[in-house]
Amino acid sequence: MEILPEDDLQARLKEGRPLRIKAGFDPTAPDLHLGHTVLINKLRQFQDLGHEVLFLIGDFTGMIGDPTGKSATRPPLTRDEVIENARTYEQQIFKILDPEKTLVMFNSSWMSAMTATDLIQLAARHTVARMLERDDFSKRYADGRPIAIHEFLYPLIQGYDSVAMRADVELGGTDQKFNLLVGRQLQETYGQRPQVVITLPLLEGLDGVQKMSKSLGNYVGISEAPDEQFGKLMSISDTLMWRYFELLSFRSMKEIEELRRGVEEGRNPRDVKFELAKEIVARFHDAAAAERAQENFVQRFQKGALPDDLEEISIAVPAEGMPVANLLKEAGLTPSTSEALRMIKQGAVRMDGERVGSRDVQLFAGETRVVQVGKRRVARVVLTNEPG
RNA sequence: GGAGGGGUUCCCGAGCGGCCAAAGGGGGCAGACUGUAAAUCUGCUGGCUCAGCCUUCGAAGGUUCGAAUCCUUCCCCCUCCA
Repeated sequence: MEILPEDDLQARLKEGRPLRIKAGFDPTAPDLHLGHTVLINKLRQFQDLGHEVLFLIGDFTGMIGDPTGKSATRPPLTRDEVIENARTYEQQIFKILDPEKTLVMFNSSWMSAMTATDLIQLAARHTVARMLERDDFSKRYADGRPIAIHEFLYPLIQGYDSVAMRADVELGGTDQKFNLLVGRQLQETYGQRPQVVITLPLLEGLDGVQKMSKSLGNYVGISEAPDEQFGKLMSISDTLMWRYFELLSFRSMKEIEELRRGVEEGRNPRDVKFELAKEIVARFHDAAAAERAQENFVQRFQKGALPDDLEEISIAVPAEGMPVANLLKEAGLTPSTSEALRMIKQGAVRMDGERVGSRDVQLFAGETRVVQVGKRRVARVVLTNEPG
């Protein structure tokens, strides 16, 4: 964590008034994951000290769309979608934040009112050279990758948000540092006291390399089922586990240090990981759910038992039967029959515990089979007669 | 405005008339080993009614027995000059 400037934060905290703590969010991805919670937990700490959280949804930029790189085809969001997304946000953030001390704001409320003149005047307050200081821009520029003009406007708009919101403090990931600092500068030119900037480390995803994000699929969603969350957390590497402890656990540094020492002295890291997984599951569900998730995990992966709440899928099959590959696809266990055939060839498919060794297996209506693909995908498939 | 370079499968990147569903790497998935860890080894990695067929190499046309590869037009990106 980095605080700029640190003494100013101290000074403001001493003033004894509720500070206005800003944090901005993208209007598109309402599926919050553990990566977001690093920041949200910090916001919660401010609330606990009596401060006010200004939860900003960047709908203005979202409605313009972001025609950079691959997201070129992403269509701009409509008014209704933005409102819908905001609602989903609220459902999720209030698992952590105190609604009494949270103000949800939309930057369209002041940005839409801006005229072209206003915007150009805003743009006049910053220079290209300073824009290019941003790591992302300078790299892309050096590599000859495109940078659209409007991308320069995003930091300005984000900075202007701080002006409009009269933010005392703004929180963001380390990748946001540049934008947060632009906010300071703009506030100053608009005659405001520049906000204190706090950057928080980005949480690595389950792969341990790239940052946790929905699009990379390496995330643990805060609304996911207990077993899902538990399993995903157990799959992280031992090294990554400590990072998760530091950024996500509410345990004290001292406690974490003790756990670490325990492992060094020969305790199985897996058991420590259990503690982590339980803590997280309990936070978003409850302690009982966490216990159950651990039991299920042990049953399923250590003892090889099937989950007791096995998903049941019923598939209509024609009278002449259906080949396994098609069944796998129909049941959603593989994305395609080609993929299903590959899985069979690699020995990843089991029916009622028996490995399926050949693609030439036919299934008929009336059968019920427990079908597994790999270690994680399982379902009870009920075959029924095809209607008519 | 002028000159040049380029758009390839999830990503990077080879291919430059048939042997190309397209080298190699990354990522991912699966198998073995395990603690659903890491490391390692092996295999797979467009779709389908799967020894065959269908769709893919920026888009649309064209040449050819045959095109990712050649031609035309269009769209997009980059570099240098102005």
